[in-house]
Amino acid sequence: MRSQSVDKRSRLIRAAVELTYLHGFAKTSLADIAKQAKVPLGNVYYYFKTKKEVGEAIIEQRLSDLEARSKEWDEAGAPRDRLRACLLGVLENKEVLAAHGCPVGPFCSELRKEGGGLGKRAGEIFGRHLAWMEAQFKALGKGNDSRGLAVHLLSSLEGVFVLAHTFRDSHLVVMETKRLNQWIQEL
Amino acid sequence: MRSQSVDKRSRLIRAAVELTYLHGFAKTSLADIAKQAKVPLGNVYYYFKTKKEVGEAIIEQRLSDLEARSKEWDEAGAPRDRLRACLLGVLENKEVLAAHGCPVGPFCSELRKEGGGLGKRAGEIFGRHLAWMEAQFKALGKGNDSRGLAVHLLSSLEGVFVLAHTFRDSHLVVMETKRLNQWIQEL
DNA sequence: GTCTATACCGAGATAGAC
DNA sequence: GTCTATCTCGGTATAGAC
Repeated sequence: MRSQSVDKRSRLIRAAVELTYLHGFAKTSLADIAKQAKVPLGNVYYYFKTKKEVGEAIIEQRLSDLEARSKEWDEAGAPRDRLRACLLGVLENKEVLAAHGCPVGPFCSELRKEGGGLGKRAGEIFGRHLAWMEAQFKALGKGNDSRGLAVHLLSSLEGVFVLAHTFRDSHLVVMETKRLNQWIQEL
Repeated sequence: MRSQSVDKRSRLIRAAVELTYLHGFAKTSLADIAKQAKVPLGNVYYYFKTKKEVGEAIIEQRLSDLEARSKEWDEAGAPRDRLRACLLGVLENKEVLAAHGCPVGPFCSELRKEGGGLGKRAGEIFGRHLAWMEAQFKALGKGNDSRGLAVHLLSSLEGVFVLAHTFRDSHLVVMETKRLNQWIQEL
């Protein structure tokens, strides 16, 4: 049945997204993913020809997640409120972020070092996020500098995720988002 | 002879630092390191009982590198000039940073996810860097907020390294360091 | 479409001659 | 101290029965 297949495939993707977030892409074996998804190892290869294809599926998943969230942020109203909604989302995830880091940053770093083209595709996730932020700054009348402002905002967030994860300290996320909120307010 | 041993050991560490920076710790095999250092694989285990010990040696190397550089920055004069010296160092490395990312951030992320205690030790590198920055902000009379300022500065840098690496775009490093320089000036 | 068994390879680590 | 040969395990991927 098709419904069965779709179900297994989505279970595999779900497991892959979770496990690679927790342990990294290289350290997550297809056997681990299969086990978590309750699919026999050999069957994985019916849905994904190679591990690289699993990686692509993870990226697609992250992209559609981001799209969904950015639509939610858009509903917050004015550009400043949208950006604040984004920061609020970060704050709500502070504990997970401190425990395991950003799901995107280390994933991109790892894939870039691996070579093989997956890294470039993964970068699309940041590309979209950056584009969304830039649009908000443009709407705030910061057309000249909108790119730089977006880079600064996303950099600050990605960086504090690295530090919070390194020290397992969610308070760093609180500190930095407060500062960024203030900064947005004063722009 | 001891001199031979020391020489081989340092060659191995040098190779380990380089290769793990380029390809990540997990993806760098002891065979790769041995080959680059021109030491037979079996002999590696005379100097390091396990790969984990190689990881520790890499961390020690990074720590002493940072110590050396922070002493150079200290010679720039007043606190603001010291911070600018640090940023200037970043700028001088922009091409390498865009090509391969930060040597510390992804390394810490990877080791944290691996578990096993190496990650915590690696975090010491950021700990020292943060402490140095904090000292500069204190000296600028920002005692209240010195921790938050240091976190913001290091986060911004680490984050832009992730973005610059992802997009292989050294210009992002230029943009962000300019902004941070300005920010320091206005504090 | 599904699953078991297995081929194959590269990794960390060890044995033991020199 | 040094180096070759090898063990062992875990990973990706495939073969082929059902």
